[in-house]
Amino acid sequence: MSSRRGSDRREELIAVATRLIARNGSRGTTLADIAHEAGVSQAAVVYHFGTKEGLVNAILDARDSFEDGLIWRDGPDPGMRIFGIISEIVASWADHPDLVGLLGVLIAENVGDDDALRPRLAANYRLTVDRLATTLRSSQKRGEMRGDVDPQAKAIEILAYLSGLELAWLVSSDIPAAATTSAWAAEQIANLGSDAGSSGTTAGPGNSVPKG
Amino acid sequence: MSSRRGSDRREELIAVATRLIARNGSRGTTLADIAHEAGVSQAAVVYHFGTKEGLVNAILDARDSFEDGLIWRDGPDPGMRIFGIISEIVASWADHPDLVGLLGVLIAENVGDDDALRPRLAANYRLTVDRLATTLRSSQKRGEMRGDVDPQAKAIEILAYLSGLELAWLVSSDIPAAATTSAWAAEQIANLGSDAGSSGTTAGPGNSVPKG
DNA sequence: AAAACCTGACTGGTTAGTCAGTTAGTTACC
DNA sequence: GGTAACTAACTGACTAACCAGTCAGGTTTT
Repeated sequence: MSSRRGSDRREELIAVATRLIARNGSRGTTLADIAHEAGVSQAAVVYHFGTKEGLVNAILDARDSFEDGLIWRDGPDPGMRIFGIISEIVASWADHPDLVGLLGVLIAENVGDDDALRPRLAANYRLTVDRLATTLRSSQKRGEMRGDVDPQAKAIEILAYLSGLELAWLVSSDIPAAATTSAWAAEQIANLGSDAGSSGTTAGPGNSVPKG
Repeated sequence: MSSRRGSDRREELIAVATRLIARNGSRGTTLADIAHEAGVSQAAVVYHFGTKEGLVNAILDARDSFEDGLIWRDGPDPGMRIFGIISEIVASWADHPDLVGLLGVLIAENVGDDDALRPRLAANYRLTVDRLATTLRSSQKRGEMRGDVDPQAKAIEILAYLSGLELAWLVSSDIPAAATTSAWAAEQIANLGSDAGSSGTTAGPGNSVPKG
């Protein structure tokens, strides 16, 4: 069993650890750092998560559900609106700049074959690509999107752009991420729209992109 | 002074360290790992590079000149051919899969404010964005590329795609990186070419019209 | 012989995880 | 409504392992 106080503390530790690890990486963040920032002893961190790896997994659990709630908030098949959603997500980075790049940092740190986190991160990546490809395929079937585009390749491209932008945000968070992404999204919609290529795109009622 | 034997050893150490660090990160790779792989003592590594940071800087020096030779091999202003060049670079990843992602890994590991490598990595990123933006701007002036595209935003987008694809390669190197990139490049050329349909949906109000 | 190259042994600092014991809160029972 | 038994939460002190860098001396190259 866990008390109210216990689960509160747990959540706080996850929040603190997420922030620190997103900045300094898992290897660059010590349990003592996290404990100090949260105002508890280092042993308390171990008490709650067993091992450091347990803590990282808890962080990933929290992030997975959070990010899922953002990108798939309109259900598993937003169609072409996915570009608008992505655009809004990037625009919201400014609200929690410390958390941006967490996944990229963890991936970069855990690519070694022997690393315990690798399978989880790889599965997570594949799942997101599959979901993206699926909604793109549906868009094609509904006639919203051109049929001569490979959905899987496009899904890989979208995810590459997003994670690459996170990396860029890490090196210099003053880049115009929101504006760049809003232009990118508009361009994608214009080019992928089923009537694109001829005389321009008549944007449907869901194709609008928020301005960065 | 340095002898033939000395500089050979130095180069070998850089090669070994590059491979190991691209996989396991700087913090995840010990001097002993590198020394063992190269068949020397750990103290020999310190002898050649002074400190671990010195070694990482030597690695970055080597990578900088190597990558520069690839992407800017046709001079500083390849124009729209930049997309073909990038496509070829990604296709060549299969030849040296262990080295892909080195820069991304180092960036992800060194985002902390206190980190000594951060300024160098940030400067490197900015330089590449500037170079890309410059050649895109030149393309616009020459009339090869549409005038209603922000060169800097496009440069950021291109670099984000590339580094994001490297990250994806890290988690699963069996993704169709080359095919995805060649499709991406073709799409970019088709959409950015000055004769591409420029009416319809684009970001921002008031599309500027290219001269001539 | 001088200089460059390299080693084995060592050191000081760091860090994840252990452990014995303390405190706070909750339930059970009279 | 008081207290005894129990459990979750937490601490301070410790340890074993690890790792970058030092050093005194040996070997190879020029």
